[in-house]
Amino acid sequence: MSDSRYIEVAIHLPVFQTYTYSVPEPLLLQAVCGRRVQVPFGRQMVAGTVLGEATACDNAEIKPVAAVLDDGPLFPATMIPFFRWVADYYLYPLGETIANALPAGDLPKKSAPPVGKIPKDAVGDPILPDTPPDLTTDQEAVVADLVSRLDAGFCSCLLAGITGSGKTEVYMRVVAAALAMGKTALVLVPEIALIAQAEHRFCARFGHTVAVLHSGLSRTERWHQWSKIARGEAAIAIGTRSAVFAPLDRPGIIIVDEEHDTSYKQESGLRYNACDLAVVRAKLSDAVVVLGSATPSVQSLHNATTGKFSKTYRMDRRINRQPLPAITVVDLREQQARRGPRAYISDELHRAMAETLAQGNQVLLFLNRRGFASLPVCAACGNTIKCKHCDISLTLHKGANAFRCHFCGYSRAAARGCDICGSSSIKLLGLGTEKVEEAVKQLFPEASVARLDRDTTTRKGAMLRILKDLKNRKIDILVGTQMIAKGHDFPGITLIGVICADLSLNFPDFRAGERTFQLLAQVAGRAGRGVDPGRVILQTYNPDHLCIAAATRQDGSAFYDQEIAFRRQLGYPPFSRMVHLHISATDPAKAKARAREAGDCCTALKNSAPAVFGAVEVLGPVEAPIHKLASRYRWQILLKSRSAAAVKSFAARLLAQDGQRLRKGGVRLVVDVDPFFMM
DNA sequence: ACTCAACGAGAG
DNA sequence: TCTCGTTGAGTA
Repeated sequence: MSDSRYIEVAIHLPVFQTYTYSVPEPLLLQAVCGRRVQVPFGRQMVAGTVLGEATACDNAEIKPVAAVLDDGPLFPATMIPFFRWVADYYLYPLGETIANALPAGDLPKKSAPPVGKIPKDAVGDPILPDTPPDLTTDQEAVVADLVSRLDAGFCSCLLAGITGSGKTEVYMRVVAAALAMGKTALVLVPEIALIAQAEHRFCARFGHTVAVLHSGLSRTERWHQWSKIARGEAAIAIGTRSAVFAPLDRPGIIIVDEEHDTSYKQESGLRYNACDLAVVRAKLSDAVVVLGSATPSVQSLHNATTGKFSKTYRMDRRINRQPLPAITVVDLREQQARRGPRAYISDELHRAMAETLAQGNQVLLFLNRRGFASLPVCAACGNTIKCKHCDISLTLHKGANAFRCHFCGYSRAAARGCDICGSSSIKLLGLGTEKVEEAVKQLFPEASVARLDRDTTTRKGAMLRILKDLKNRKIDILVGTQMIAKGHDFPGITLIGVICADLSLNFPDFRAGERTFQLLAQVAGRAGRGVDPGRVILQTYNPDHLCIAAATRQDGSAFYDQEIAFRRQLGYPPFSRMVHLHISATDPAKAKARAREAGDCCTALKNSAPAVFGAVEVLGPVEAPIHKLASRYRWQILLKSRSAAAVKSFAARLLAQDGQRLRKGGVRLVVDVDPFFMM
């Protein structure tokens, strides 16, 4: 049995088939499931992953495996059905799916990972063991119920717990119970910044059985963490979305923290949603999956009400019994006559900041846009300073003294001035965190002001440094983007100012309202985590907008009720499934023509089998909202249907029949199953 | 991704 | 008629 002659290999190239290879005698023991092999493919040698044994096929000449690349399996055989599911669902080649999941590059041969050292955090401070706190009655009830489900097969649960209700402690107790049963645990966190916190707490509780996986690790470190899990030396994997592929053997519990967060959606290459995949992986592993959030996604709430989830837990009280902060709305339309900093720091906010600082407390100002000015306009000729490669205005970054494109990354010196007339007199319209920081420094010269956004946190450990300074009261006022909205616990903060609540409202997709509500509710939750109660001042141009009004009242169920009615009426998810097709080319005419062609293919396919595909709506082709991005002209087609199976097979058929033809001549066709951002 | 065969426009 | 560059199909 063990001396099988043939194996199935997924080639790490964009090919949809798998291939059969023979295994020469000396490699029989090594060429096994989960290891990578080098195989002849056409005239060249390529890498592939062994999926398992195969029977000889007689319609092709079978070549032998050339070499086995790994000393041990990179993932357990139990993950192969999961990889197959992912490849099939996202219409992505299996070999590339696996290659995407694995750490990049090759496993470094030398230098074993350090063992037994005192665990350190990202700025080098030691992590000390913790003592588990007593649970609240809310927490106790949830933990008891979840633990009772651990050995009872697949189970999906929603944990809707308000900010500060102690969800992380619940996770840790359930993980401890799973470990005690000999199972492993997977914990997903939306972004790297939150890993530091989660890692800290899990390491303090569980020590060296914790492994972390995220893109901030060096290639070597990533491989170390990966193989620590693959070898069974770590039973807990904590990570960002790609960690949903962590090579854990028997996950008993899978946790998705802040499950509503859009960063679980991968927006390039294999466009998966780690939250959805966590549920799939749990199902294929007979595990319990917990989706936790203070502001659950509309999709999850819908799943909870329709019984698609096994159980919903609510934790409506904060651990410290503090009430949620009171929210005051300021109508920015009434501020429009004002000039300078006071145009976006209203009297109410200014006064509240002064009071808070006088009390010795801290202030958080939230604006979901980085840079100084997002709309630089030439004062001489009226030209908007735009990106060379995109149809988007550049953002002035004063710190870097450069204009930058937030979409393609293009950057040019600000000193060069207008690119049409050369004038150096540029009007700096549009607001960003840098401008707010500058204004606040002017208005409160005595206060210590810091900024937390992607620009101030690029260096390793910079983020944690700022957060620690905040905790140690070295910062009085912190200005930040959505980075500050997520998960952090700042006991000294009693005032939150939302500079402009409307920025995420105008995105061209149906989830804009949902994201705005969640962001505002999350930001508001940062206040009053300590002894003193908190308050929030929310500035907006749309005080009457339903989702802003609901966020103001902190009324999640009102938001959900109106949003779900809106989605039902318009047939949006969760009442339909969508597949988004992107067509792009560097030549605008070519992009347009090919988009037309793709649209015709869709219509033809629909008409070819009206019984099956009649229920699939084909919307478009239309120009993408950002028509030019990174020098490519973009078009899109949206496939939509109440039947998930219908859209899915429609897209699969379209790709099989017309994919190659539509992709020729430098035209890109990208398929996004369950799209999030349709820009 | 790479490679080979097929096809089509320009030089002899 | 020959050659170079581009395009499309196939890789076990």
